[in-house]
Amino acid sequence: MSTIDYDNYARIMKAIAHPTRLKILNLMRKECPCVKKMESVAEASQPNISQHLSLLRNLGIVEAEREGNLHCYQIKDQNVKIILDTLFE
Amino acid sequence: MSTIDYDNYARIMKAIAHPTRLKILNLMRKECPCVKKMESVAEASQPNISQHLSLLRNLGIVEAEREGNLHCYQIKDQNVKIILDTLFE
DNA sequence: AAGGTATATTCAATAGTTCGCATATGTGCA
DNA sequence: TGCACATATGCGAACTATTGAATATACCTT
Repeated sequence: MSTIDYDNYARIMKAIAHPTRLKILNLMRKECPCVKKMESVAEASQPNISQHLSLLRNLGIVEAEREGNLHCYQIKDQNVKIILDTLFE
Repeated sequence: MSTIDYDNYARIMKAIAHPTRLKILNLMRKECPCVKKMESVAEASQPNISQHLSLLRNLGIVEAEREGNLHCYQIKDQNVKIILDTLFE
């Protein structure tokens, strides 16, 4: 039926296709982590984590929710959630 | 249990994450196309298709089978097949 | 052997990604 | 207000990916 938007799929897949981003996304499957938490789990620097989050936010893959001084991140894109479940279940 | 090999997952996902490669991989889900066929479906040049196939072959994602003068490609990596099914079903 | 068809490889130019470092912004609390 | 903590942004250098053009290889047929 509908023609597939390969460019868009590729953009999403590319956003997922990075070890650090996979780590923090997998973490978001189980909880709603703040940036500090991701830093320690993914063993990357704060600016680096923030850069990856910025990329994911700009594509609408994740979204942040404030809890006081913390930014708690969660997966927003349901297709991404399904792909990650397939990958990590 | 097992620690997840994020680097390896990222490598696989990155290989998939390209519009032309997604197109030819989706084609391979349905048939066992030769390079000519991929050229016309993906609207890319022969060398370009071959380059993408080389990348996918080197990662063990696809494999070719000769049929006379043609190289018929199919998806070899079952995890990739599942991810593509999830993506395109 | 020669020519044709199918596919692969190499190289170089360009474009895009990643990351460290420095710095900026925003919020809560004394 | 001022400090501390949490997070974001900007920039540049190093690295990686993508592609076109040219060329190479391999098989089939005559």
